[in-house]
Amino acid sequence: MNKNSKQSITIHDVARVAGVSKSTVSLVLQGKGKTSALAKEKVHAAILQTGYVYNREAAALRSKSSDLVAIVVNDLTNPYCAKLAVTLENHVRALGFMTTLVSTNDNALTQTQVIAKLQEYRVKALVIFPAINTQASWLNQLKTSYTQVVTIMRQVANSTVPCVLPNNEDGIYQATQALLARGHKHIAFIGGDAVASEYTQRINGFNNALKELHDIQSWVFNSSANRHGGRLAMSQCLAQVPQVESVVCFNDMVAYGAIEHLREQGLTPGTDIGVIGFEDLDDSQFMNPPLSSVRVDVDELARTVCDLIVNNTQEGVHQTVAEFIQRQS
Amino acid sequence: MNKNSKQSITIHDVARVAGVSKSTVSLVLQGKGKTSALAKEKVHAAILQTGYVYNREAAALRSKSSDLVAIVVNDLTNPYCAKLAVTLENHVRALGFMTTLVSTNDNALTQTQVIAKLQEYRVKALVIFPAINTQASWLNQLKTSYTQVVTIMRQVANSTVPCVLPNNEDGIYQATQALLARGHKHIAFIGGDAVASEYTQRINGFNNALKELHDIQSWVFNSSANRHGGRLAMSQCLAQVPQVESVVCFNDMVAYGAIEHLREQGLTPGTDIGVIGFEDLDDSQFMNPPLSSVRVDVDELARTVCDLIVNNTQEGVHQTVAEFIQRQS
DNA sequence: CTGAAAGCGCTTACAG
DNA sequence: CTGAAAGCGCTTACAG
Repeated sequence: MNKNSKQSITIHDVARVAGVSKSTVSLVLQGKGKTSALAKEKVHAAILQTGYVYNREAAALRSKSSDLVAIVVNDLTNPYCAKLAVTLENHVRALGFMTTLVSTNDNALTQTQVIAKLQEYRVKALVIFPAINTQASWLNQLKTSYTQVVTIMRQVANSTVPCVLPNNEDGIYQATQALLARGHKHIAFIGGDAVASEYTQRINGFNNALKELHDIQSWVFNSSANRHGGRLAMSQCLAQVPQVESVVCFNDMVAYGAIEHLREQGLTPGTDIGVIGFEDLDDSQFMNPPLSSVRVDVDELARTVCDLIVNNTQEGVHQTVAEFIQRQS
Repeated sequence: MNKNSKQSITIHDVARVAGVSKSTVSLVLQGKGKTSALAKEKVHAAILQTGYVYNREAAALRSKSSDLVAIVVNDLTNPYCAKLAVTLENHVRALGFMTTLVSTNDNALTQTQVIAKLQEYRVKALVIFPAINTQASWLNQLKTSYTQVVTIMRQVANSTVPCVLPNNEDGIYQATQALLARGHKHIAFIGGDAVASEYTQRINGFNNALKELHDIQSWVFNSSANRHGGRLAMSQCLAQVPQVESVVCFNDMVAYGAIEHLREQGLTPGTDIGVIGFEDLDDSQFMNPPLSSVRVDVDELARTVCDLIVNNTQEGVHQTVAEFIQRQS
């Protein structure tokens, strides 16, 4: 009954049953070389008959190549990050690679440990949503061990590793302009951690839009980038800036929290106070009022990452489109 | 510059630099056998000097053992599922195993494909949150290929694979009783997909509590188990059962949607209509009013799974505690 | 297209 | 504690 007691079935067994050579079995399995249709058929029949399972460990060891792509992500607990991770997984899998997903809880130390471990498994490529405080020197040196390293969503300053991220600045710029077009003069940017590169980019977009007019007053309230943070930041904002007309939120989760707080205060989002999110989560269109947000297409992001992997691109910042979606908030 | 052009560094090189035998290096690396303190020191120094990286492929191939545990999850997009996956990852990693996380989009076919692929990587154990419509025969046969298979959260009928899940029935039973204690006579259960085993268990808990009294009227409104579903189910419920006094929700996301809908209708959750969730997500305590929910401890779940792996337990349904948390909703 | 042979980087007895 | 040897299951030229 114990599977460990039985000999494992190898290509040698398959070859014997199929009546061909080990080499032929190997070639058929890899779809390489010239093998006759008859040989292929016999091999496949023998595989079925014997219950043979390909051993990638052995194959990888011998050929010194691996088809494992690791997706290392900072916070699977964030819905956008989870969606991105799943989408990346599907795209990379469609490319014919095997994926392994690992989360680091946005902790640079965990990230270092996990990736050191991954190295022992001879991972081919590494797709990283870097944890806060990731060091460029550490990141750059990864290129020595992996044939391909790509960072996503967050830029690590001074890193030479290719990076794929949405045009944060332009997205928030569009969003802020839409608020200005409503005639708002008192606008706040709420939520998010100022240490993250995506924060800097978004706040830059915010400020750039404001600069184009002269009679605008603006405020910034930081908080953690989740719903609870949004709630806190919105409440601080209302307390300190009662005249605020609209808020640009760091992301949709922050916007959800902000909206909850507004509703609890008897205010109607979109009517009393404008609210704009970032990410355009699936839920956002179903909010009441439907949440205006900056759409970041995870499929486009995933496709761009796949292109880098396929083309073995070793550098560059690759921005994807961020599109403002005007809804009723 | 190309790392493929350089010879890889093996234990042979380490042995040479350290001035010991290959065997000794191997034993030191595994922390096995008796090696002198001096030998250990020399080996570690040599590893640092050479930049040696352990090759687990080769080790696993030779020793016919693997330390890879795959966590296969149906929907990473669900916050509770994501939290559970991350927690499991951390616990299993703490046990000294390497983890790989894979999501199946709740699709039984994807699940089958992914797990077949995993087999080629000689995964040691499989922790599965089964997709809807997972076949018991398929699941049972996995025991042949993996030393350990555990299902979590969802039971597959007629499966002999060990299963870890919260006491859904008891949790909802407690929640429903709390509503009855408020004197409510018109209660609905909203949200969730009736095909899932956890749905059946929760609705059973609901009905069991109601059965104990004679003057209660109840309704059930199904929907997808997310926020949008909660919104829809709540709106249907209000339309068809205006006299409803409280709702038991399939999970917290459904409760969030329900609460949003209530607020939009000018109703106050907890005051006008009671709302109870399930899962007790981190956000729930920060809602306004704080959401009453059934707490399911992901750490306990993860610990139970780890126990099964460590003890190589091959059967049984292992229930973890579900505790009703009374808050203001 | 086949078969024999070498070798990927390890582990594991075993004799010293 | 060491060293030589065999072998895990594959891939990869190479001669036929």
